[in-house]
Amino acid sequence: MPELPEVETIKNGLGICLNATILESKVYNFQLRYPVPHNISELIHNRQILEITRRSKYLILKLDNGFLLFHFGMTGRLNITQHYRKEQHDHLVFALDNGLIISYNDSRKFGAILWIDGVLEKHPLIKNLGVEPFSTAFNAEHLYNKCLIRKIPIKQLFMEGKAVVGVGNIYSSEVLFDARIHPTRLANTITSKECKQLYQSVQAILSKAIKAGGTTIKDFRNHEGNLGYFTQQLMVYGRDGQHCLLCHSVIIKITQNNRSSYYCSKCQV
DNA sequence: ACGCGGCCCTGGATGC
DNA sequence: TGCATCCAGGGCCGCG
Repeated sequence: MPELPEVETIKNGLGICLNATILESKVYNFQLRYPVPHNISELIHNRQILEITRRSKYLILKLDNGFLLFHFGMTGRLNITQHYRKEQHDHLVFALDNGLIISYNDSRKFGAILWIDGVLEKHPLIKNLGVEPFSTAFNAEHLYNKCLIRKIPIKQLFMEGKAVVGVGNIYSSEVLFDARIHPTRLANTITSKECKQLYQSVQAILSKAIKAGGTTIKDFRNHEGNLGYFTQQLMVYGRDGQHCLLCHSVIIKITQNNRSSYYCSKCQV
């Protein structure tokens, strides 16, 4: 499910839990992408949530003794309720001293629950991530320098998350349409002018998607179980065979690295 | 370096 | 109705 805008949406929804203290918790299933730490319940017990942040597609709860991280894979969700009833695929549930109950649910189990004490940025899963799309480190020059040295399709450069993080399969297609660049264009053929446009498109598409509360294709729900409304603004993703909303040409679907890409046969070169 | 495929896992849609 | 097949917002690993 979640690319950056969806994780950001979940993060925003969790804001009401800032400064709350975690009471009891229960793990129903330890077998996710990585094993859930066996002592996670003891680690988070009676700990206060000091900050709620995001790095790439990781949601991070800073507690007073370490960091509790969630990754949502394809189908992960975080639900907040006042009256908890266990649902299928709930893997971790914890109660807060503000009366709210948070549950992590992931049917495909591609997500992860991690515990990090020490320096967050030194963790193996964090330290090699690309720059954040809304940080000053991400700009046209940065993107151009990353593109110059890579002879891979530009779509894959985004998917790698090494040049910039957070742009997954849906938003790669949307960003490339916005920038009028064909998904199979090799990164090292993208001009510096095009990189400036690409950089602007990344920020524009992601911020619109955050404003709309993310995109729901099948599974994504926010913390209240609501849909993401950026779906209605998708220009190419999932629209193969339909007409381009700008030029009326047909939208094409291709496969790159076993993932679907969508583009306008006329607008994008 | 790069392209490719497989794998983790569940469930919904589609087709025969 | 039932069964088989394909597909899905991610990401890691290994092969050639």
